[in-house]
Amino acid sequence: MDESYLESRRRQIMDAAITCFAREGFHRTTMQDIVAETGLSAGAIYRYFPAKEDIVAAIASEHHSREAAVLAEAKAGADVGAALRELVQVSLGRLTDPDEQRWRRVTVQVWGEALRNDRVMEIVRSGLDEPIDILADLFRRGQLEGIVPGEIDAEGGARVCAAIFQGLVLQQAWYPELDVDAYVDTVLVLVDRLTEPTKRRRRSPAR
Amino acid sequence: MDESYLESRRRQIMDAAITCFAREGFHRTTMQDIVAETGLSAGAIYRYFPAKEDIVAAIASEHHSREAAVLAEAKAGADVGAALRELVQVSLGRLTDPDEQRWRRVTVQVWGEALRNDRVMEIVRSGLDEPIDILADLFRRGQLEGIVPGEIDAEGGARVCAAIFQGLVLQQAWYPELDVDAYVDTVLVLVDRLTEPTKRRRRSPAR
Amino acid sequence: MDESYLESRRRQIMDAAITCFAREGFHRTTMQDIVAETGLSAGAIYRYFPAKEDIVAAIASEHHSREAAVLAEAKAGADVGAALRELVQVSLGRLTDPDEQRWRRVTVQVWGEALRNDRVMEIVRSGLDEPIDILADLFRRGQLEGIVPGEIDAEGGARVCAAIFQGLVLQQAWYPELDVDAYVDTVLVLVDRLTEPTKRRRRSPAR
Amino acid sequence: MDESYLESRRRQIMDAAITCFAREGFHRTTMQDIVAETGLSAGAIYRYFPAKEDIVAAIASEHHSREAAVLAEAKAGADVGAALRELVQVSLGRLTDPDEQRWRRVTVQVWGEALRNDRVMEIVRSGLDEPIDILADLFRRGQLEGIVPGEIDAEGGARVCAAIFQGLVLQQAWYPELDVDAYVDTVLVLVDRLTEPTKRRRRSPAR
DNA sequence: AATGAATGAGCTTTCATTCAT
DNA sequence: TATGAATGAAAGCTCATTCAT
Repeated sequence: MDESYLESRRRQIMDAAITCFAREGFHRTTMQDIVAETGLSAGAIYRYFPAKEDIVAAIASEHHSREAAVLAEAKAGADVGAALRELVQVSLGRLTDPDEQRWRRVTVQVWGEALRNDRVMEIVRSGLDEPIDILADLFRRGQLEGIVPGEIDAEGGARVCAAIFQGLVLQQAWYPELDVDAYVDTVLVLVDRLTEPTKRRRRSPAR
Repeated sequence: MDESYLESRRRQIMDAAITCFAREGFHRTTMQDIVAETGLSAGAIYRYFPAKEDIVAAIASEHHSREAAVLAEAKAGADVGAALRELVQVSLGRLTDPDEQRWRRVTVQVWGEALRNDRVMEIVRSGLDEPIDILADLFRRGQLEGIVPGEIDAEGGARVCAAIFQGLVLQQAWYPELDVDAYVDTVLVLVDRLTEPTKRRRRSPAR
Repeated sequence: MDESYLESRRRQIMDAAITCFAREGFHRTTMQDIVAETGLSAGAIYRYFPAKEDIVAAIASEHHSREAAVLAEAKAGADVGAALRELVQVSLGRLTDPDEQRWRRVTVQVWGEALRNDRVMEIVRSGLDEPIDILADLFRRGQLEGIVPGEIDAEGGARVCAAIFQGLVLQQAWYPELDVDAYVDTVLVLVDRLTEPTKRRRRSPAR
Repeated sequence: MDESYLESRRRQIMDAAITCFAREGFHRTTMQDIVAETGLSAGAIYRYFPAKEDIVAAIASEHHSREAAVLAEAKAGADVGAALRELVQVSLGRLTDPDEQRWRRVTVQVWGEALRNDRVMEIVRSGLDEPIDILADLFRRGQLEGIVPGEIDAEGGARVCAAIFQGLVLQQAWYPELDVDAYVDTVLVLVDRLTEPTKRRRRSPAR
């Protein structure tokens, strides 16, 4: 029973729970559902998670970590416009993966759950604060470089970017067959328009 | 007991339910909570709504109607750029009203509920389809007039607009003290950038 | 509002209740069902019957009265065999009437209800005691006249007769299409066999 | 937890339920009553029966099985008259047992419940059809052997026999102190009268 | 006298959690 | 350590009855 064994049990439970939550929602998923999905016993699950809510929190937290990782990658880009474009393509593009559908459904639930669950709220907030900071820095850098209009509030801009991501997650959860590419293309046009220098220029051949 | 009396009872119950749902979420709100909040009896509530879920659906539906009304107003604007700006100011600006906070919290819950409740899903979808159509038309009109870049997919653009609204609702639900004005200003800059004619722009003195 | 008016309201309510009880049973019939069936208001019904249980009791009592009336008619017959045969034909034959189906279904319910409701039990018992007494007298008379075997216990015989009636009501309630004539014919053969005098004789051309 | 353990829990619940149902009737018995009678918890009962109605159905079904078993034993008798007499003594004689009183009260309830509950109706019907078939066969055999009058409809006769049983159950439920022996003796006289050969009868020294 | 909206105790059922084995 | 039967508080909902109008 070394640590990796414990960890793999946690994984097993979390995976089963994600499947259940995506299928039925947090509140309609019973511990028995998770028990059935894992193939473990009720007692076993309580050995790894002290309460149902802890499974929710663990999943929310994991989602946050993954998002942060995606962001961190894009952060480094030297050119602000290029960095934004890469962010768009990586963050939004990931949503084209049909395997992520379960994830999207759970994410939307987490967003609602945050309003009633302080632990989840904290996770959701810190999962948003970090990207906002990164994006705001990017905007500020862009403004220093004269690429981004100075009249934009950096944090406001960052929040709009986050919204563009969040809204896509929502809409995709509701319409799994949504045309993500058309969405991404539009966002790229916006980025171009926003980051173009003083002179009129032709859109770069994005994507 | 005339009809307006019955209608006012429905209102009373829905208002109480909104308060409860905003406070505790759909699933953690018990019928007893709503009973206590209304001051009516359990039986009285069931005279107006056959089940708890019907209260949820009624509220979701009402939210949808309000949104649609806001959209319909802005729709008529002669100039595409002006229409978009008005839409932004009316739709987003409304969220500055602190009284709407309860509403925002419930909306986020409705979004999650849609994934598990077909009736709510239908309401949410039709509440999104209509704005998307209106916005896509606006984009198409803008493209004909040469104001909006032809390379944008009209529906994709519409969905980005919706996302900008949805994301703000989410973020405001999580951060009630969020600076909505900074957000709106950024969006207006985006609109300007997007809808400016071929010649060098001067930002309109909006807001 | 003279007495006949009050009486006709009671009738109306009882008829509606019988319809409901036959359809759904006592316990699954709500006062609202009866309200809907009568077309009266809830308050109006409570003006005529102080409680739901009183409607049940009134119906049970009425059934009892009708049975007693049937019995009383047959009672007078001069010849014991003829009297028994007439009883069989009148009591059982009545059950061929399809209009009585509602009645049969309610009767079976009353029988069960008696076990839990002292008032109904009293009604059921007195509704059985009277026929038993009449039949037992008939048997005793038959025994004195040498027509009925002396070895038969008069009350026991009376109870068997009652059972033959009760069983038919039950079976008809379960199988509305039951062949009552075949049943009645068999009972008539039994009566013949039981009441035939010392010498062997041919069955009378009954029915 | 082996199977016999689970089975004994089911028994325990059914026994408690029979006690409650005999005491208060199906509809007036609450799950809490059964909980109290078993000494188990509410949850435990729902592990063995998915709903209250399933307990009713299980009990009805068990009653049916017991009846069928009694019938099956008597079926084989070589001599038709003897078979009928044995049936009478076994089926009716069993009702002398005071321990069966609970059972009788529940049976009467099941009879009423059948009218409103399809599952129970099916159980009741199949519990009657089988005995009817067996008895009708017996009558037919008796007719071939010249012992039973040919003018009797076999199924009609069978139904009268069933009625004689059902009526006794009813009457005993209403009058626990009923003289069953007098009843049985009368039925035996009837059987004798019905099955006697062409020649003058002498009552057999039954019982 | 009649109405029907309101009452609220009480129903069946669920399910997160525990703990004897 | 693992099991899964048992727990029991609490949920959503019903319905006989009342009473202000």
